[in-house]
Parts: sequence; structure tokens; C-alpha cells
Amino acid sequence: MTVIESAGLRARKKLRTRDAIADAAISLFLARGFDHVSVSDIAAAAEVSKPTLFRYFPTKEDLVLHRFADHKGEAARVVDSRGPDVPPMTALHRHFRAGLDRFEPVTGLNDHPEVIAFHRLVFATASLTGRLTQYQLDDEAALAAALGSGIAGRLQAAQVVAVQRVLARTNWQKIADGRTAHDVQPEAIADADHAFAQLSHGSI
Amino acid sequence: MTVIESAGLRARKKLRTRDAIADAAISLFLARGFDHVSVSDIAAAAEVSKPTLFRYFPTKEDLVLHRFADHKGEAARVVDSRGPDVPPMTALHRHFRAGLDRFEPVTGLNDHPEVIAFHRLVFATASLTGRLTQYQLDDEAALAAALGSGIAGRLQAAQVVAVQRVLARTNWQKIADGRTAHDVQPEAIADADHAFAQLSHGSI
DNA sequence: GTTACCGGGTAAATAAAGCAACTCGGTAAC
DNA sequence: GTTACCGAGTTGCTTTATTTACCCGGTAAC
Repeated sequence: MTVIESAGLRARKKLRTRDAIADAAISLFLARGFDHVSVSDIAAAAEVSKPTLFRYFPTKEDLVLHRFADHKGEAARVVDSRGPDVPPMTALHRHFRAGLDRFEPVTGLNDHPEVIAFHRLVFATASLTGRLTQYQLDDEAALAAALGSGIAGRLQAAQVVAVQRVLARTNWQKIADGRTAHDVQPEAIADADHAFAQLSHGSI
Repeated sequence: MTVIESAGLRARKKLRTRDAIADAAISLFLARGFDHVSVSDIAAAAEVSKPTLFRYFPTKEDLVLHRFADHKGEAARVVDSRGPDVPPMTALHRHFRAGLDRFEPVTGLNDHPEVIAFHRLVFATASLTGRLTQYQLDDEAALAAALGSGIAGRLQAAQVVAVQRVLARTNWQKIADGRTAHDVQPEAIADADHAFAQLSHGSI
């Protein structure tokens, strides 16, 4: 009963196919750039047909962004599953803080070469940042629903997502400038504390 | 245009599945013995379902003997495709001789550890030798047809197959006793010359 | 001597993958 | 400005594989 369920051949092979496609895609994108790799190249490298590739990933962009997609709706889930007597902002703050503690790539606080290259790839490609923004809007909508259906919830959600985006981007920039994640971590935590405190106390 | 045709994803994956099954089977058989491995074990090791396994190999025995099956009808083909003015026995003799020159496993003249272990596995397992005999009978029938439809052809075919079997078995025995293929080769060639000469000149 | 299990082998339904040919927007050639 | 090509994504159709449940013969339990 491990974390990775070995539930049946079919399921296992589907996972493996998905991984093979994603790995081939990322590797080719990093090597040649997003726009200089065709989906046919990826399909060939992953040894699947083109229709199969599109059965797993709806668009070329999703071949890159599925890693972010794994976090889809996470903020909303954090709010929904917070303990009693825990304000939403506190839960979101703790969750982001936990991400920083674990150097999770989504926080921007990660200096593994692959992760850096991956982020550079995303930020350097217009269609990718575009679609990533779309993801964030979806996330924001889900968070708004979790925070309560009203203009207040929608405003708060927008601010939270904006804060997360700026924090992550700031961390990434420092690391892209050559600093280590370990070195940047204290500032990242301070920035997060500052930003979330601002959100909680409305000190704008 | 290599020997291994890369003709399409489907064909390539079929080959790979077949190889995975056969490799898993041989490896398990050598490790635990033919009768102490279930086809379900093999399917699990090869990561395919049991029906899939049986679509590739009609019986458990064929998981081992498909290597011999590759030579199915070879004698008949040799006779059919011999040049003009070449007597059938001469063609068969040359062909067997060529096999010895190349240390082909079918000739028994091969001292690779895997090949030795493989042969031991076959000869030590009743159901395998049984089915192998069946293969040889099929081979004999095909050869008989190639030699001409009559009692004479059938007799000759039987004798050829018998000779090949004895020669191969003799070679294998010497190698099983610890000698090298290179060392045995001259005797093997002499034996083959003797046996085929006997067949040609009818000196029984 | 039934009953229960095990291993080889099969059948029918369904899921997933491959193949080939297509649409559609863009863009380079001429 | 038409023609031709390229790359993203789609559509039917066929092939291959998994699932599940079964048959059958043997054999161990009781």
C-alpha cells in the first residue's frame, strides 16, 4: 500500500506513457526552445502517435504547464480544508510558508538547474506565460468561490493570487541572478510574512 | 534500411512486447526451472496480461522453443532454394557446415553460458523435449515435401533430420562436458562430413 | 470421495493506441 | 495572388491490450 498505487496494468502503463510524453517534451523544449520543437517531434521521441499525445495533453502548451496544473485549485482546497477557527488568510499563509520550507518549485525558491531552466523556458515563451495566466485565473475563481460568493471574496482571491505570483517571481529572479535557494530563503519567508500580513490587516 | 526494419510504431512495439515476454520467460525458467514458474509469473514480470502472453506464444513450451521455431522449415527452404546442379544433400550439408562455422546455437556448437544453460533447460524438461520433437517432425514433413513426394523423399528427410539431431546433440554434450566450442569445432565438422557423406552415398 | 484450490488456456467486452487522412491558420515561393 | 507547404489539432477505423470471468485437468485436504 505505497503512495504510488500499482492499481492494474492499464493504469500503470497510462501513467508511464504520460510520463514518457512529458519527459520527452520538456527535454526537447529545454534543448531547442518551445517554438523550435514540433509536437510530431515529441510524439516521435516518446514513441507514441500524435493523436495519442493529444489524448494526454490537450495543447502543446500543456506539455510544459501540466506541472503547474498539478497545483490547480490548490489554494481553494487549502481554504476548504482548513481547521476550525483558522482564518482563510492564515491557512493560505501557512501553506505558502510550507512550500518555501520544502523549496517547492511553485514558490520560485528552488535552485535545481532543471527547475531554473524550466522556469526560464516558461517566462521566455509568450504562449506559455499566456496560458499560465489562464491557469492562475481559474485558480483565482476557485479560490473566490471558497472564500465566499461575493465581491469581497473575489477581491481577496485576486489579491492572494497576485501576491503568490509576485512572491514566486521575486524568488525566482534572485535565483536566476545566481544566488542559492538556501541563501534566499530567509528573505523569501520575510517577504511572504510581510505580504500576507498586509492582506490580513488590510494595510494598503 | 537496416536489418531491423523500423516499420511503424505498432510493429516496433509488438516486437518489443514479444521480446519482453520471451526474455522474462527465459530468465525465470533459468532461475527456477520450467515447472516452477507459472505463466502468470511470466506475464507479471513482462508486465503484460495473461491473454496477451498467449496471443504471442500459443503454449508455455513455446516461450522456450520459439528460438528453435525460428528455424522451422529451414531445411525445406535450403533444398528449395539451392542452385541448379546442386544435389539436395550437398545443399543441406553446406548449410549445416555454415552453421558450424558461425557457431550457431542450433548446431549445438556454442559455448556461451546462456546457450549452455538454455540447452540444459530444454533437455532437462520432458515437456520441452517432447514439443521439440514435434517441431522436428514438422520440419521433417516439410523437408520430405521439398525432396519429392514419395517414400524415398520421406525416408531421406527422416534421415537428414535424425542426422542433424544427433550431430547437434553430440556437439552439445562435448561442450556440456566443459570443452570450448572452438576446440570441438574440427571434430564437429568431421562428424558432419562423415554423416552427410554417408547419406549421399548410402553407405549404411 | 467431495471440496477447494492451482495452473494452463480461452472468451467477450472494453479501453487505449496506431494509422491515415483531414481541417485550418499561417507563411514562404514565385 | 495563387500555390504549396508546415505545424497544431481532429476524426474514423483498425489493431492490440487489459479486464474479468470462465473451463478443464490435476492434486491436496479432510
